[in-house]
Amino acid sequence: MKLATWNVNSLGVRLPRLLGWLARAQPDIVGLQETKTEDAKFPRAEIEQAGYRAVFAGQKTYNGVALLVRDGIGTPDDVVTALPGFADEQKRVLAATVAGVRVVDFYVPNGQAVDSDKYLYKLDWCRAAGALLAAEISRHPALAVIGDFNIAPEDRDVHDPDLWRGQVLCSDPERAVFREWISLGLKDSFRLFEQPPNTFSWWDYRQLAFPKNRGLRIDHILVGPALAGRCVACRIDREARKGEKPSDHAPVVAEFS
DNA sequence: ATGGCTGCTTTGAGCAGA
Repeated sequence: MKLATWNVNSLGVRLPRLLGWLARAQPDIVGLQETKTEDAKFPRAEIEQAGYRAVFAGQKTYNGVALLVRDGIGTPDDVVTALPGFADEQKRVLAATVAGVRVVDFYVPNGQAVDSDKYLYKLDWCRAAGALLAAEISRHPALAVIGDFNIAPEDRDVHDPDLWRGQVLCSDPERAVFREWISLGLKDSFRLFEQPPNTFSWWDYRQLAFPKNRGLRIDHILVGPALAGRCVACRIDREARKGEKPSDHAPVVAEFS
């Protein structure tokens, strides 16, 4: 089974690229973030034509998440589209059970800057998200938490750690959140394997950040105990960041036996 | 390669992303 996450930065703009990538990479389950598409305008027909069933929770302009499930894999069940007890207009959560795997797809708030209201919102959101994860893992050992976490967990996930130190995406409270989620019994699937140094999942559109590989690793696939033992690979598909009209994020793909 | 981001919005300057 292949499980993937990709912040597409607008499904409207990225749909052709997404369809091409699905055909090439053949993932079984894909979590998308930043679809920026309200549900009534979700391109369900195109996705189904490509051989995937979709569930989604979107809104106009910002945010929006979706789960794509390849035909024959299973039916998304027990769908959740919000954090319990956390009133929020922003569509950032989509959980579903597929083929015995509980998949939680997050678009964690960006936080903008550590002295901003958006950063406080990010930390509040993460507290509520952590409570959801604690409940989910107690019910589902085969839990996968995937998405754009907007957190670079360690200095080795940052092209220039000194430049980014204490900044949003790298600040100590954000990294503490990541460790708390790990401490629930999750593994960072990317770190289960030897990886090339300076492997990132996001590069700024500006200042030639991608060709210079000035990126961050902020997109993740965390796996519970029942999946960690079956995980045989995790990689970031850098190729998908190349060419015309790329997303600023690359997909992350984990494989399971 | 002497450049300098992209996508969205009550279409156009401003916001947001990270």
